[in-house]
Amino acid sequence: MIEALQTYLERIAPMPAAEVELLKSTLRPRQLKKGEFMIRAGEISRHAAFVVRGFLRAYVIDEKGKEHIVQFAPENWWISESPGISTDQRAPYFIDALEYTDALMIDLAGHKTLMAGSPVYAASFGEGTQRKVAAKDKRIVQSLSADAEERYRDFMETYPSIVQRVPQHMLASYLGVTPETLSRIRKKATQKK
Amino acid sequence: MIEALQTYLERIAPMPAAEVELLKSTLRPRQLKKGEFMIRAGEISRHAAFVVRGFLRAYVIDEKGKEHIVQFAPENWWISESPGISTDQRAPYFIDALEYTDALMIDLAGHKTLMAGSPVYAASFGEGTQRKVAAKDKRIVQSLSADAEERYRDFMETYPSIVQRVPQHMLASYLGVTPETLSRIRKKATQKK
DNA sequence: CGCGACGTTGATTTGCCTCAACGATTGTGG
DNA sequence: CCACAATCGTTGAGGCAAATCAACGTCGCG
Repeated sequence: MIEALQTYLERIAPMPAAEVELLKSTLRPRQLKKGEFMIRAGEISRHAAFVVRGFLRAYVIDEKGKEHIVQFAPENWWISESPGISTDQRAPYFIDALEYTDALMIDLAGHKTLMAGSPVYAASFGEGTQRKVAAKDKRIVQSLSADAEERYRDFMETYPSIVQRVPQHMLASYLGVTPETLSRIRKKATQKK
Repeated sequence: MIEALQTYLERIAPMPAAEVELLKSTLRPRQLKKGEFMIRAGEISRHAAFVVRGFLRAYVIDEKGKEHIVQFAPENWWISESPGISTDQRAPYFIDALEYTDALMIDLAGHKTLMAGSPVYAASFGEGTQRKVAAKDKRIVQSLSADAEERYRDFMETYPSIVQRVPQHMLASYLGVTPETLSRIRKKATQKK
């Protein structure tokens, strides 16, 4: 299990044995069945998870009761209950499994331990955060400038593998359109081809 | 000049004199007149700026030629040409001054120096990044779930001081509506009162 | 002073939502 | 193992929020 994370981290730099040991002692494996929750919004806890196998998603429910998917997390992605592991107390997101999933869990204390004790982890975290911010900026600009069809096409190009694995209505939720609209967009797209 | 940044950083922890010295040697003051550009999208460089006095904004221009404001930066805010100071080469954003501005500039090398040599800077940067991610997530969810009026009201509540200082059409650009729509929303709002 | 930038208001269009109905697929219990 | 329910995607009709297009007043600045 840990090996998958180690491989991921070593895209930055090789990890000395001591760091790998620290990693092992800090992360806790967890399995989730399809549909099972990792965390519910409002629960007090502070975890992040690295997906070794399977597929997780994070979403919020707004005041109108509507679901909005914030992030998908297939293999080799980190996902967390809040934007980054930070100091707040309550999880703003729901996270559940779309498929059977093997994940590695880390809590706030563990995160701090690794930030202090594992340079490779710290570097990877920093880089990952930068990438995350860039992706979010892109999504913001797109939600302002692009119509539904353009957003769909861009998602297809950027994350083709995710499109395959996700039910269409969840993709619609991520893109910010209704399932009906996405269905019509896809119809149009196939006709053109 | 530096004092403003020092005060900002010391919200985390007091800075030893050596760290303050490092700060001084790394940051370069710069003045921008109203309307002047700090950076244009596409230029090769990698800077961030801390606004001591004045007001900056970052924006993109999409394929349709439309402007979208990504961030406003009044006093005591950091702003950068790309999401975080990272490793890419080209600035995706335009940054210019809405008012006469005193800023402190830092480049990628300086950032790395401080990350390594100033624990307080590093801690502040990490915390700031977390906050930034949280704010962006909120903006994403809002663009998906709230209509124009709700987004306007929320902005008013969250950043009342910014509303005062920004031309209305720029606020519209940030919120993702046309100036006409924002004008109508404001009219309605004043009538209700 | 005169021009351009900015905000306002009106008329029209449009992209997307809502509501509704219906097949196909999945899975669940009798 | 079949029957029925639930979930999911599709299609159609109608409505609404916001964009577009257009015209006009006002203010500030060169």
